[in-house]
Amino acid sequence: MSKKPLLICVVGATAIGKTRLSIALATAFNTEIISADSRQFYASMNVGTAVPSSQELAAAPHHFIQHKSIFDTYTVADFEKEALAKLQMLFVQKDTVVLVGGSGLYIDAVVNGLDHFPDIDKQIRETLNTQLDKDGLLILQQELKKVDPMYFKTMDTKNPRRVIRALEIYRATGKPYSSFLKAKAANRNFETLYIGLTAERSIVYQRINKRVDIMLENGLVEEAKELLTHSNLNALQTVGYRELFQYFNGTLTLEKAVEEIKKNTRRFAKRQGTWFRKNQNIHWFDHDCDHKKIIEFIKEKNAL
RNA sequence: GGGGAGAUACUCAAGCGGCCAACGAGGGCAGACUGUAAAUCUGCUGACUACGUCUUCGCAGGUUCGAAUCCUGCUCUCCCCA
Repeated sequence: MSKKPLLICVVGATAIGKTRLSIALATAFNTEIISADSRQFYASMNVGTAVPSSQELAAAPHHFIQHKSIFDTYTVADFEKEALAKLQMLFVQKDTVVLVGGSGLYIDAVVNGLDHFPDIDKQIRETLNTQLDKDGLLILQQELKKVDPMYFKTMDTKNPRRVIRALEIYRATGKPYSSFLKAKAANRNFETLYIGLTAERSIVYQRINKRVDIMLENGLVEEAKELLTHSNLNALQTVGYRELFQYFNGTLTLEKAVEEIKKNTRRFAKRQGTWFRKNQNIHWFDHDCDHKKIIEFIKEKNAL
């Protein structure tokens, strides 16, 4: 019998200590790390995304860290494909790989897979966005209701992003969005073990506040200033940058912008919590629990 | 000392006799989310033995069938003149 290789997924809210744990795990299992962080993909966003430091990067091989430019369009599907390919390569040599990240959807994509959708001409989405601005959501909802009543019934019809996505699929293919939904998990040739890090809310918030202060000391304001001309790019729709852009535009004082960063990071952490909480497979550990304990746990689990 | 304005739920802020447990915003909390996901969206937010009951709109009285809304006094805050 040939045992399937193991993918250890380290998840949890922002600033909880995932990076540190993932390095400890990579070291213990003599392996490499795949990052599933939707903002650490982008180069030139260094301090605001809390990418691993050069020492941390040196401590274990990392993948998908700053491998894209902020000008690139990089979707979950792209990531799924690339991460899977990378995993296959790594699993030739390694029987274990670590996947870390706070972007729940991206982790799900690697572990369970996304349904396949055709590529859509960007123009279609732009048209839809213009229509949304001009005519309002209702018109789009009505169109979707007509062309894809099935999806319309179950989806969040008040969320313009979802409505537009479904419509762009329909307009591009002539087939309803729901017809692409297979709703079954992909078959992967590896086992998955989820390790989650948690802490009391107040501790998470403390860590967030402290991290933001450190980012400021490390030059977040300067970094954001350099990116100001690109503030409309998707990559820059990111906590820590958006608020500072408002400061540069004069809508916020620096002090207020910093408060906003902290607040929005807290909210982000909350959303991460909601996302991961519904995953019953996660084994939760306290954020300051001894890494050795987690390593032991994984070894035991994997031996079964 | 004289004149004026105001005190509303965690905060700001509407309401100015019944449709008010009280618009709205912020904040907080909870949730959704298959190619924008650190994005986007939704719900709740006086208390409870909850499709009903109870206690709220500075404090104490009063008018009224009925008050956050009117009257009186008190306390506090702000502004102007001295």
